[in-house]
Amino acid sequence: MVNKTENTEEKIIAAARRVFIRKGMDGARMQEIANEAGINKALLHYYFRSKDKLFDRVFAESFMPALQTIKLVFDEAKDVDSFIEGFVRNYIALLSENPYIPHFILHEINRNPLRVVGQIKSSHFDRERIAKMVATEVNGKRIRAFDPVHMMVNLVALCVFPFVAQPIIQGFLFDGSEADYQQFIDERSRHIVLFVKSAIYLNHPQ
Amino acid sequence: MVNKTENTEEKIIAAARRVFIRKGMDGARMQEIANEAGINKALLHYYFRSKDKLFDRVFAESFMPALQTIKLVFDEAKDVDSFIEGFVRNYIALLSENPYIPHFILHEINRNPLRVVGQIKSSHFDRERIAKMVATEVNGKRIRAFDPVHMMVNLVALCVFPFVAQPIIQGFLFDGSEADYQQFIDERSRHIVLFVKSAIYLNHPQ
DNA sequence: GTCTATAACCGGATAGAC
DNA sequence: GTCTATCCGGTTATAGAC
Repeated sequence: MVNKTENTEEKIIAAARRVFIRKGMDGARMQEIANEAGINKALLHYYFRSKDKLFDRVFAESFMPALQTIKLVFDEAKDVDSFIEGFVRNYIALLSENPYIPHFILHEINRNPLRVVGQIKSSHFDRERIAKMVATEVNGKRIRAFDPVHMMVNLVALCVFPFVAQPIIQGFLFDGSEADYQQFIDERSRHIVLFVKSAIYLNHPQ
Repeated sequence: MVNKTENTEEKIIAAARRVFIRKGMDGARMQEIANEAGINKALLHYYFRSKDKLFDRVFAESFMPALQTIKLVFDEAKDVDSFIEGFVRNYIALLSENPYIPHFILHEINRNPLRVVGQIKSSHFDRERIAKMVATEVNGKRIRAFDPVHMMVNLVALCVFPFVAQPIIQGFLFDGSEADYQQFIDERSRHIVLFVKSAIYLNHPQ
């Protein structure tokens, strides 16, 4: 029964995804994944020969969509202004729906840098387009003369960090209040856009 | 021989620190720590009954100094300007010397949030002082009306992210060049200070 | 305090019935 | 495809000699 297969496979992936994200590759247990999927260990190995292969599959399925979302913004931005706005809004929206992905990916980046960098490279980001857009507007005296690499890192940092540091922000800055943290996240993309634009635009309104 | 004891204990902690930082709690092996310390496994257990206890000790000794460095800036800042400058310069300097600490701590924060939040709380940061400083300067129309929580998160994000994302920044943005990455880090604190000040100060020079 | 040897356990992987 | 039972390697932890 093909249908049954797909259901089980999807159930496994979904369970594995939750467990790997919670515990990381090393901390995750096949038994825990099996329990969470409502099946037994042997079946995991029937579908995905080994823990490594299962992890690879889960990682790719978590990472690729995130990469594609960002790539779209890179490819479609027309000027610095729309790039910042598009990048921040799309990225924060993506992370709000998958709040644990950033830590999962960052952890894997440090565990296995080459694989992750390879996957990024193979998706052919056009960094030059952004750099040229920035250069044009710097020449036109519309924005300060910032290094585009620093700007990219700033943008990603401002978006990603609130999610990887969620336990501290909620636990310490908001004394454990989930509602306060949620409101903070809801304000976040508006805040970042304003913050970054204020930083780079000469003669920024307000 | 008390002296010998201290030496061995320190050798173990130093070795454990390196291994735990490289591999994380789950990925680390007592054998690897023993090898790196130049002793055998049994001695690890003689000094620190279990892997868990050894990890706790290593974590505390990595985390506390970082926390204290930051606390000093909080306690001594006189105005927003000196706070930003002090925070960024001290934090980046600290991280440059311990580039793997951020990922180590972030991972532990997600693995065991309560413990880490507890340690932060017990070090009695005076968040209110900073919030008041900001409020004063907002009222005096010197800076934009930003939420101090967002500003704090921004500062930490801009400082920490370049270190946790080192493999991507170096591997992708700098095509693997260690020298380029190092130069990027060297520019970083100057860049952040300028970036943040440009964002918040009304009538910022340059 | 430090070692070697080994116990005790755990977890990934496989065999084989259904 | 799915299950139960089991194997086997690796890892933490301990026993006991020196």
